[in-house]
Amino acid sequence: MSKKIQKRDAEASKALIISNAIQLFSKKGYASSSMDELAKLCGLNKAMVFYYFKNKKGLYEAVMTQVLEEIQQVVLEENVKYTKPIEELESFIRTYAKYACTHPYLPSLLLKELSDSGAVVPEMLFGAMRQLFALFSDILNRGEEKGCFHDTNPMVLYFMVLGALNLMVTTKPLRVAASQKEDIVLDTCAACDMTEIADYIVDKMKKMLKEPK
Amino acid sequence: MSKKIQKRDAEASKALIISNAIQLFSKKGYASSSMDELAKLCGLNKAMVFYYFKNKKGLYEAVMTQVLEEIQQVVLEENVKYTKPIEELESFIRTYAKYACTHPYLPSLLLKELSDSGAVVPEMLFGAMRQLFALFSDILNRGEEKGCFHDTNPMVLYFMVLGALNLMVTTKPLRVAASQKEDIVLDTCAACDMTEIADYIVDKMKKMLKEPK
DNA sequence: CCTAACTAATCAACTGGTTAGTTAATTATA
DNA sequence: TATAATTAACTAACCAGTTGATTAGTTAGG
Repeated sequence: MSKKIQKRDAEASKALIISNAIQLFSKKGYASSSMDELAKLCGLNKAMVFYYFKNKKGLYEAVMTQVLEEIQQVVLEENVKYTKPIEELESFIRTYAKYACTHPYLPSLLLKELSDSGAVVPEMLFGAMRQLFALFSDILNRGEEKGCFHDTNPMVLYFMVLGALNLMVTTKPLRVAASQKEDIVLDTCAACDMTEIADYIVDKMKKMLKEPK
Repeated sequence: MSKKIQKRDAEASKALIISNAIQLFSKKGYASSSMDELAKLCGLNKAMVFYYFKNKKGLYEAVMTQVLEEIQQVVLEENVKYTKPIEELESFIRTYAKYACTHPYLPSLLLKELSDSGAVVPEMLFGAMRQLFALFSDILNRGEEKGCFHDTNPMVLYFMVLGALNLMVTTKPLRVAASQKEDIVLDTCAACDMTEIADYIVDKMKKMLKEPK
């Protein structure tokens, strides 16, 4: 039996709050996001936010958990299609890039949190991010064992890839604005789309890992 | 004539406010930094902040300008010692890494601002960052003309380098905490120091740019 | 099948505390 | 003494979180 449309639906209200909170937190940051504004965006009473999520931090944790679990699931799901480390690495980068581009709140939330060592939710941040980095790390380690990768430092390489991809997404408006008034000499890659950028990074990663130290 | 110690010294008060504001903004972010707390940190009356910087945003702009101009000056000063693009690139990375490590408020402030396309001060951000990126871009372009670099995309490479370096600084406490409870398999590079990391990135950059596409 | 009792979801109005920013008076210095 | 620097006290808006009442669905008993 399909769920009939109800005036009162706890799950729907909860999901509505989270989905608006994702937008608000990613746009304004944790401190500047007002629960009054959020309630107005949802068309619900502010007390509902506290009824379902206890407090602001609780809501934020729920938001971060959902967002991080989603990207992890997408990347992991794509990863199982490949067996060779090189292909897995390619898949990782391309899948993340595509998702980050179509869900720009992810780079925004992630960079905000990482720029402060998890100021709001330090205890759960690395836990929630562990899986994704663990996969990346594992791909590189297996590649090194098999002899197709050389001199890998997973943590640094992870931040090179994620740093570049995330920053290319979050700075897009800034780069477009700059390209319009800036001298033509300085190319801010304003016209590049994320697929090209992913291609470029994949190519450079291969070159980085090909030869031994 | 040396400046004698005065009870009232506008320049000294201004500098005191900026220096405390750098710490506060980098630690708590723009929205969570209170001007009452700042005044207390400085041992000055809160009205002085508004007397010298008009409003909170004005102070923040002054902070960002000073911080960005300082790193630019340091990198540019070091750059003039070299002539070959490869050496210049090495110098850029090593100098930035060293400065970021000894002045960790820089990565924090920069990532916070870039994670939001300059939410607080968009109009001045790219202007203030232009010089640094212009130098990086110029090094790569000259290298390509001379034939020592190949297939360069300055914007993406810039974010790969700065993204990795800045994230390695800001996530340090998180990575150290993770290494203590995490399984041993997952290496978060908690013991690495920034000099090693800079060496690693320099080496990888050379490999990336060596061969043509 | 109807209704009374119960539970879960929703709301308006409030509270105590904090915030950026102002003002008018006061002090030090050149 | 004129002016620049400094202060205490204030305001108006905002914010996270609470409370007590109310409504909509659900269930059980007659």
